Amino acid sequence: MSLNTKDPSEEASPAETRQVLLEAAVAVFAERGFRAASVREICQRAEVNVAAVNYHFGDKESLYAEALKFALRVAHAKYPADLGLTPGATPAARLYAFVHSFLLRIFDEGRASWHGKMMSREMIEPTAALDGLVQEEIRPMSERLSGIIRDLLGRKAGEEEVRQCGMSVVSQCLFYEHCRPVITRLFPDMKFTPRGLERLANHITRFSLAALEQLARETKPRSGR
Amino acid sequence: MSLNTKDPSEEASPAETRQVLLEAAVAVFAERGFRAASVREICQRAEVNVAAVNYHFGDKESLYAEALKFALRVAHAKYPADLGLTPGATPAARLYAFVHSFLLRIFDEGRASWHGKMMSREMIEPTAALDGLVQEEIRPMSERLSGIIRDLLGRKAGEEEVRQCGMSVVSQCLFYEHCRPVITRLFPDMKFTPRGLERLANHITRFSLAALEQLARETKPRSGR
DNA sequence: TGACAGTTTAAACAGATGTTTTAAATGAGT
DNA sequence: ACTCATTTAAAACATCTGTTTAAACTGTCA
Repeated sequence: MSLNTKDPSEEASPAETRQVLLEAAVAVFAERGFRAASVREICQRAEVNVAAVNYHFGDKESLYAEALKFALRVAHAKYPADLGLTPGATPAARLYAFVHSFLLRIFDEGRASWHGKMMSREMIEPTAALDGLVQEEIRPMSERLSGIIRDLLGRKAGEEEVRQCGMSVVSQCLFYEHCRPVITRLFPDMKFTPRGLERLANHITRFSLAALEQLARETKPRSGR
Repeated sequence: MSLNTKDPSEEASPAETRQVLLEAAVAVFAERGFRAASVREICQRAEVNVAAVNYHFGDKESLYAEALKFALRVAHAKYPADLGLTPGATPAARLYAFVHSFLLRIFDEGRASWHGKMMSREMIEPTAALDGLVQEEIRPMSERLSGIIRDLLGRKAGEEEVRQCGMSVVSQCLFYEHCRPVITRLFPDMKFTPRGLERLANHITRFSLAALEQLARETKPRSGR
């Protein structure tokens, strides 16, 4: 017989141990950060032996690197970059989609928010995995955003201005990730329901569009200084 | 004789041990974070015995709380809130001062940047000290910013809109603190010299003013949807 | 000089950490 | 039934953590 001697739901098949470990690792790393997360807690949550991490991944840092990639796949599977966009969408619509999907990812209550949490910890305490992430994930996202902003500012917009405006946009999204502990203490009545996130995405888009339109008006004609 | 038996510059007077320890603690906490900072490293840098922390402060967490307060005093001493503002300054000038002092504090290369670093870690891994800081530091700063924004949006502006716009402004400043590891990798040619910081403060202020003026125009008359 | 409170010191404590070791179990191929 | 590589398991490893202990030292006052 090729069946396990025990209940199959209790004892994972050999190839699955790695995957169970990976899922547990993402959860614990997102919750506690690389350093504070202990190999023992990860293994306990995955219901495997402590030595499993070193056997399957080599060491804690390699597990972390794989967990980061896995979390990225999960998040992008649920909230793809072109979240409900028709091919010929206006720049304004594309900006809204960018902001909204960003917020949805941050405030997702399941596995999709893990990647954002890991990334924000990566900012504070960068590991060796960050360089790869910048090239494979952040730079493409930056390029896409720059494209949207160039369309909104007009062809005359300088390289530096596009870049700075891009950072002004993402910063408004990331703020709610990075400063949540302060926000909840400062404005306890703020609720991040799907409706609330739409209002938030609306504000950020409106604020940014207003700025970009005004800036486009300022730079094209040489009227106001 | 009331002189020390050794070189006075080598052996600190009793009351100074506490202060030396505090300075070393701020530096190490800012560099490594509360958890990763070890009592032993702090004491080593302060050139005092390991037990000094527990003797003078009780435990590591109390030392951290005092270090946070000390770092705040240092930062505000160098970059006060009303950084070079004349009493009758326009709202736009006050906004620029707010943004500029924020950036100067973040990118200070000495002790003044310690507080910002500690705060950004506090966001990711809040300690018991955060509640006090929100009440004594962040809420007043939020109120001041809200005042500026109310002046710019006009009296008709709603509570929520003022609050959201405030967050849009601070987020742009904090971004350069929180995401520095990514920024330096993404745009290696970006320099944060005093001149560069002025350009940055200029952009953030211009971007925000443009948005706020447009929003004030939108909400007052019931013309555009 | 002697007593005393304040402070510093070296050593040890108990606990948690990532990793390694060594042995046992497992399952497929012959 | 035996072999063999793969995988799991419990225990031990060395190191680091914050904290405590008990003795030594300090300068001051009597």
